[in-house]
Amino acid sequence: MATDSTQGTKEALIEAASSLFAEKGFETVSVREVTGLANANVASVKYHFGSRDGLIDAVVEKMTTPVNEERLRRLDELEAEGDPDLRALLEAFFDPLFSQIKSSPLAENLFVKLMGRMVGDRPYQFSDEVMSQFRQVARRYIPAFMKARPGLTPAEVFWRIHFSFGVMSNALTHCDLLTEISEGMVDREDLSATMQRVLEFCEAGFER
Amino acid sequence: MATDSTQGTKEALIEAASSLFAEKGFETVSVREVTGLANANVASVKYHFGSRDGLIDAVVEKMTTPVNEERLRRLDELEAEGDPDLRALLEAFFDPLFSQIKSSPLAENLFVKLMGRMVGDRPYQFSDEVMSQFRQVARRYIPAFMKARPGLTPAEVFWRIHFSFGVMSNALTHCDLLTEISEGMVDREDLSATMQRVLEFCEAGFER
DNA sequence: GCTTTTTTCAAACATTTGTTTGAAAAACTG
DNA sequence: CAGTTTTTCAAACAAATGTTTGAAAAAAGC
Repeated sequence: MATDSTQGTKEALIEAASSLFAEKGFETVSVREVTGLANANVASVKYHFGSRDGLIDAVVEKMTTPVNEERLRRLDELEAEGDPDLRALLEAFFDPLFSQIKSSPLAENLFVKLMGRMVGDRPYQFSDEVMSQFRQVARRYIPAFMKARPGLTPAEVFWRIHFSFGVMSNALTHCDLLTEISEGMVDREDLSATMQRVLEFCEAGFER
Repeated sequence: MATDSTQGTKEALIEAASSLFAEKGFETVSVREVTGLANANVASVKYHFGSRDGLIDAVVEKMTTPVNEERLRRLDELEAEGDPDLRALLEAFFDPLFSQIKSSPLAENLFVKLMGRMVGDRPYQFSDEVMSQFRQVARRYIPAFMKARPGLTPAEVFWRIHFSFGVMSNALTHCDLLTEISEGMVDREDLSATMQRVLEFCEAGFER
């Protein structure tokens, strides 16, 4: 399916790249695959993004920026009403992934995989811009988590958020592997049902 | 550091490949990098493993086989003494990763990353042999977990093991990212301490 | 010893990779 | 409209990729 050309080439490249990265990971997709799917010229990547790595950064930032912004916004709302509890914090932190997934033009299962890859795929390194976003989110959320779970040190909170990222990443990216190993006992389910499972598991992990 | 040549070429290739895969992921490492580090000829990969993918499979199997065997052995031991509880099951399932890490000639931090990559990296697909190992382990562990947590359905057990894999993978592979985002508040710690954290988090997640 | 099998090796193969070029086309500006 | 900038494009570039070749070297068998 070639991408529609009513949008500009730049956007078409990002969209094509997103779906290819989701399917095959950041390292395996060639510039020519992307431009082919986007009906664009090979040189357009250099023109619009400077390089292949620039394209990757653009895709990732387009994804993470609104997610991290919504995280901060939702934490603001929560704290305006007093000290949020653990579950509310976890939802404020992870739901934005869900909203972003639903607002994408990409097929849901593709977007879900892309999201998981951004957490798990290496050796891709986040750009300075994205790293700074994450640090900013951490600086706001860590104290909030500490208030909700007074026994925990900052390091312990970091570890548990890190663990929760792993849960989320694995849940989103490798659902098919689970189906295969369980020999059909677990099949793909509603995305919000999966998120529900993830949140419950992580909440319990935070409860100590 | 070129690999010692007292061992055979085949083993040298596996060892070199292991450390390179650990550092850079399965997709990014070229055959020439591997043979270069192993002081072997480019063609040796085709000769010993048939192809580059064959080498990947060999590395992965060399890692997963003893782990999955130890998983089954430890479950046997546990069940010989009655119905194991949740914590014992989790340890029987995850400790083998730890023993394998410690028995490797590779530097510990490299091996840890390789282990994490095997869980998280895509588009690498496990070989039939390895998939069958995992299915076998699942067939033994799922009922055991269900006995330890009588309220859970098989699907729920699968999901939580899947989540626990995510925790483990993220904990092992992306420790440096955590350090960076926490701005130094979390630094690399003893491996067994990390495993302890992981187990506690997952145990809580299973407790509902 | 000689023969056979296994293993290594330098060299080359055909593709594919990201990037670059320079001119043509399109869009915008006044 | 002419002049300028922005964007596209086919073609080519150099470098790197996995794989293959066929002969030399090493090891094993007898």
